[in-house]
Amino acid sequence: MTLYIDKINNYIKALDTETLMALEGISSDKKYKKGDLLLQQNEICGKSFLLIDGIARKYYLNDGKEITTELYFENDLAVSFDSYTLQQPSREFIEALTDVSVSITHYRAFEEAKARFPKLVHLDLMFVEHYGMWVENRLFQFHTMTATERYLDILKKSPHIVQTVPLTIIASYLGISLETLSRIRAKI
Amino acid sequence: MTLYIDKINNYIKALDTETLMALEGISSDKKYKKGDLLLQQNEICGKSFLLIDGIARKYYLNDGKEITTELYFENDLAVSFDSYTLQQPSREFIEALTDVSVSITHYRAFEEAKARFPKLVHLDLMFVEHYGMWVENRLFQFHTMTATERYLDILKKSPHIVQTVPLTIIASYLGISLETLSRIRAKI
DNA sequence: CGACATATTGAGATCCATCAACCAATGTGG
DNA sequence: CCACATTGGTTGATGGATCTCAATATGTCG
Repeated sequence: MTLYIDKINNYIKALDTETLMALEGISSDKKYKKGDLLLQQNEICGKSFLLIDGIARKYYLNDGKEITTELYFENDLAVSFDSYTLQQPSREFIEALTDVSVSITHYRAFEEAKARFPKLVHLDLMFVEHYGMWVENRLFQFHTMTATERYLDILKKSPHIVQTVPLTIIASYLGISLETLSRIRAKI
Repeated sequence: MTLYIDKINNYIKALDTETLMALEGISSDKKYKKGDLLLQQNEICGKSFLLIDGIARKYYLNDGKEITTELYFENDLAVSFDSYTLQQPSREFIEALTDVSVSITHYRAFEEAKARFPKLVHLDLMFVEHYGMWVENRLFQFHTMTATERYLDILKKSPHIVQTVPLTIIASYLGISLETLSRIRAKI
């Protein structure tokens, strides 16, 4: 999976100058403070956010509780996938967990660029394929692993999460209560 | 979500004749008997299967148990997503639950067609977007709903599943034991 | 320091898995 | 056409995993 990220990066590097220029031309940098919302619920996700620095998360409300669906670090691409794809109101929020700086690309601008530079369609495809495999893997974990196994998996593959993100958020990301996560940690 | 299927179908219908011919030229029909495997574990998923008729499923083995990950009906596209995308050995099997007839497209042929007809890249993107949203929604269900709620959701949105697929398979698709599913059904 | 967010711990309830016994429908070889 | 195996489903008893509610730390920041 990490390999696929490399493949995407290599693809970008190998783009012709014109296409690269087009990409750069439609991106702009912006900074957010800790706690800021990059995307509100019910807002249409009309931008993608490439994290340059900081930590962010995506979450939604279920029975008044925040359920974290994704955590973003440096070089991750933050969007509400279905809202972005269908250009429909988002169920999800995107929130800065620390001060963050991002590179923003507008949906419209990217669509127009894709129409003019076909290689960007292929790039888009690669992004979506990568996300699809990531979600599939996460579903796999919920389908077959216990809470403890899921936590250990994070500890092993993404220790930076445990070091930087509050347990309350990690618990909701794992689909368990804060108390259960606390007990899992006490036991290992 | 059903709307997106319509959008994809409309996109296909609106393709120019040349592109459409190319698509047809790389597809061929085939029939399988109930119980046949369309894809074996460890095999590289080098084909996509468009179900014309019958029922199939995708599953993998976990601790010797079969975990069903997707059910396919008429007009569904069956592939092991990560195996197809990365052209790596598949964890999953694809099995015919009834006699099925499918339209097969080879990965290589589709890649070559995409290179010659850019509109097919966009079509591929739409397929993957659709699958991504489908998986995201399924993950959402595992993340927040109880077994009973997940079953009721299937009953409501996909009653044909309950009418045609053995409970053993539905249970593994829901991520619960056959006994629990049986009890859920007895209670409602 | 005081206040608010974050984390731990305990007790009881609930959901779900497992193991085991049983039942019904279907199909197959003799 | 019968006897028996196989597949698919139900039901009961028990235990483990996890939730919820509540009380109690432990920060951390103005």
